[in-house]
Amino acid sequence: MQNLLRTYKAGVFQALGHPTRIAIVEILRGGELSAGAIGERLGIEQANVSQHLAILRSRQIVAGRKEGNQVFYSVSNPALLKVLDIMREYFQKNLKDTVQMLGEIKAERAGR
Amino acid sequence: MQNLLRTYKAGVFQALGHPTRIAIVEILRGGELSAGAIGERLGIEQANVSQHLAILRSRQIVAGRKEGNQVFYSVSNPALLKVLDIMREYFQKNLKDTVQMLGEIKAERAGR
DNA sequence: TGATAATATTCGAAATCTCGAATATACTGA
DNA sequence: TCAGTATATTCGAGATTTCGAATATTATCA
Repeated sequence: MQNLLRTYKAGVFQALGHPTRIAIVEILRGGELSAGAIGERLGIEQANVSQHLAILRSRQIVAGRKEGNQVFYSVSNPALLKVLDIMREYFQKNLKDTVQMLGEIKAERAGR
Repeated sequence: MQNLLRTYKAGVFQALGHPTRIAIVEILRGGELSAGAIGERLGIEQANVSQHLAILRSRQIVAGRKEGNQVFYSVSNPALLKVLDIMREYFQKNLKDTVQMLGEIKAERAGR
């Protein structure tokens, strides 16, 4: 079914559709890191890191290698890093609009 | 802020994180289409198409060109199509797991 | 075995997303 | 101007996501 495949694709994008998970993938570009180290770098709750890692794992975006007490995570498919690179181009091309949008987001938040 | 930029990036991915919106972008690869034509091809409600288009527009994934009565949409940044191409590689590489996951999704849905 | 450390899972409340129905807006042509 | 068509927006209910707190699991080491 065309639809199921799209659901799968959407699932991958959706998994990347959270700032913390973007941060995790970006951090892992530099090489594998333990779950604890990831949480430490991002300054978020242990449980929360685990939850986000679970989502990335379930979409096979990230893989965990158990070593003794801890689990080391890495990006499981290099193609994804290529995607992020191209996205960088994309973001730069849209930079003007981006800055404007960031301003709007900030204003919107301030107004709450 | 690193964080705001990531929020922006995540927003783009999140916008792509829905099967209908993936479908819209894929359909638009073939060239611009009116909102009505998109809805017709996908077989979804008019209001719903408009809502999804609004989301894609707000993330600048898609742009609308008004012509008389109707609005013609197209993918606004070619880099995004490159991303989708690489994603295709990605999906093919993960095909085995993909098939399994599709099965799981199907089973999960059937069980509701 | 018991204590500690690292990670994962479960739970519940708040926030966000999604859909169709209803309504609004904008353009065209009689 | 009025009727009709195309698209957008608003609203509310139901589904999903997100977070921290609490708890569970697994491995290590004394």
